[in-house]
Amino acid sequence: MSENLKLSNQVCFPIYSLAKEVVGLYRPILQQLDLTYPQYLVMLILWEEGTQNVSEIGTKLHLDSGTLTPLLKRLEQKKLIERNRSAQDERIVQIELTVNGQKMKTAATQVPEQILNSLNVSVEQLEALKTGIDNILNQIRK
Amino acid sequence: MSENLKLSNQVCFPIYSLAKEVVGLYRPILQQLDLTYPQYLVMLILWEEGTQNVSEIGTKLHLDSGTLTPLLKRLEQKKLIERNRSAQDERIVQIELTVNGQKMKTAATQVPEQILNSLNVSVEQLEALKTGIDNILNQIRK
DNA sequence: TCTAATTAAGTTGTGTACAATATAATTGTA
DNA sequence: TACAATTATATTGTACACAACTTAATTAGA
Repeated sequence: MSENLKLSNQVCFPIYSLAKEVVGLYRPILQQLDLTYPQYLVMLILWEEGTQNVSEIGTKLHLDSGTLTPLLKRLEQKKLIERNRSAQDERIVQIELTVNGQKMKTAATQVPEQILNSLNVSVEQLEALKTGIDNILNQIRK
Repeated sequence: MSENLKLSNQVCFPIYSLAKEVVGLYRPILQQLDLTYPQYLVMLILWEEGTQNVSEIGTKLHLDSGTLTPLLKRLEQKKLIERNRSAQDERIVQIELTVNGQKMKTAATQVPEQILNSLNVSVEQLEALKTGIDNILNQIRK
């Protein structure tokens, strides 16, 4: 096999591995908030942008209802969000933070700091990585 | 929140997203071999390095027995591998390719090419990304 | 306006991931 | 040599992730 062809394995496996490592870095930190990483991503959106449809969250996180519906039900069970059918359009479920969910935002401000510490990489390196990843994501999604 | 702190979210989410996209690129290609991406990774190891313990595969892929045992049972059901307890040490399960599993190697040589095409990125960009990811992986795992 | 197409969310089934624990075999040591 | 620690794999339980399908509501077109 040519070196170029081997390259896809040599890039894709590290991508797959890195994602697992990164989620693993979040795990002990988010455990203090009783959140998983995907749950944290949903909370981030709600903290920053307020009430959202299920499909709006899905578009932003690239997750479908098969993943989101049970995840959102778990957040609801934890009393962090409420799920309400829209009165105008009964198909739509609005996801809204509870007071509890709002309060968690304060505690969660420490998360990025802790992640940045455990990543243990220079800001320059992170910036470069972000640029490289965004480029490829744009190519793939184009 | 300072720009530096936001950065961890702005890097970690793309890492998580890219991994899902990449696995998604493999999906239709590997579907022709009736393999998932993690199953393909196991087969790659067996094709390149021959018979392995479960724990050797686990070390190389960073997967534990909770993930590997059911995955390997599925490969066994597909008649691609055999799982045999070692005679010397009954704790150890040796994973060996069947003739069928060996044969699949030929068909699988096309996979990297197809992935490289669908990634649609220059080899230089891929090399750069690989370097960046490997650096961070080394930092995290150090 | 009636109905076909579309849309939003939910459900079902399969397959990772991983923590926590269990089981059985082997090793080390008093 | 007993027997406590260690090791290798398996099991159980929880939580994504996504394909395929279902259900119910809305919209669009004849």
